[in-house]
Amino acid sequence: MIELKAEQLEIIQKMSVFQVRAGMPPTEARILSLLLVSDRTELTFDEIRETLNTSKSAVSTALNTLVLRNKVESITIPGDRKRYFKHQLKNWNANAKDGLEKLLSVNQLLKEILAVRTSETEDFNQDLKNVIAFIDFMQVELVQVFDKWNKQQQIENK
Amino acid sequence: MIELKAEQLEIIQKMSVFQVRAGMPPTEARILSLLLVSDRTELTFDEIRETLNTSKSAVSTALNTLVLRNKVESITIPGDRKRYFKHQLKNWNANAKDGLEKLLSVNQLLKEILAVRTSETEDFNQDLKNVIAFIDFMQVELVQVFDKWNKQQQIENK
DNA sequence: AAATTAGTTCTTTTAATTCAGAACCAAAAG
DNA sequence: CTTTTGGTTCTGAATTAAAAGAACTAATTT
Repeated sequence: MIELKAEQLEIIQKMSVFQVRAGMPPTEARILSLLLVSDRTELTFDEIRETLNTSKSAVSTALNTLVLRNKVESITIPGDRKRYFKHQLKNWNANAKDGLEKLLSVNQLLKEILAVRTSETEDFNQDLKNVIAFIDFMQVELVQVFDKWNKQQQIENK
Repeated sequence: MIELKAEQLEIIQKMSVFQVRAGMPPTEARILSLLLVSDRTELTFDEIRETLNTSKSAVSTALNTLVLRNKVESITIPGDRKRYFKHQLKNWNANAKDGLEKLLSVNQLLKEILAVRTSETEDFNQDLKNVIAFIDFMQVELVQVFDKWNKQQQIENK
């Protein structure tokens, strides 16, 4: 059982609310938040369960999907049967990119809609074309922004 | 009751699934999708209800939240008691910006976390600093991307 | 090999969303 | 002023999602 200061508990609370609003299931959100604030960065299954006061089954399924989604990594230490779980901060960047690309993929559907629309509604169709152009534009620009960041990082790490 | 071709129905279906996955309630998603594909772009409450074969209450609450969220606009024609509902394509851009900014606002919390973290975990803290720097970077870049788009639009519309 | 550990998987319970149906209300028409 | 139209609001009811609990499994100690 991990001892947490009031501050840390508060942040877990706020951070979880934020992530739940963004569509993440509560237990997953609380695990991720715990892994961000706890003094030890690698926690065992049982430490997580005890600290969050949650059932084994809930922790097990949440951890498994978090690992699957590359949000958490599971580490095994030789000679220690327990697995340790750690926040995959390093993947934040890539996860963000994936998330954004999923959002932008709506453009495929919008293009289908445009193809099917009556030509009678000129103004509306023009607005739709604009949205499509905007999303296409964002797609290109975002790739560039990510590239720029990666290059900048390579230089700094030299 | 709006007549829809098989194609249109199919797209409503696909588009709704997409939006529901992104967290939108089914009725809202189907209304938005209908307003995107239907030949007439301004539909009455009852046309929507009949076409989607849904209850008045569901349509009423869904439309009201869609209007509140600036996804749909409600138009009144003088001498006609009905309200007409239209997809707010024009706001797509602004809604996207708001959505992204909300996502990036997680950085506030990450900074709080960094402030509270033990200094023992150097590597982890460095990774966290990196994420924060990345989000700060994205914030600046995205503003520029939006500006670039807006300028480009102004030029085209001259 | 018995018992414990570290978790998984299946079933049930609980809680939250979503929708429908009916009652209701305000504006307009007859 | 009564009726109709165009919705809204207020219960439930049904569905869905999340969590708990218990039974299970595969290693590991003892």
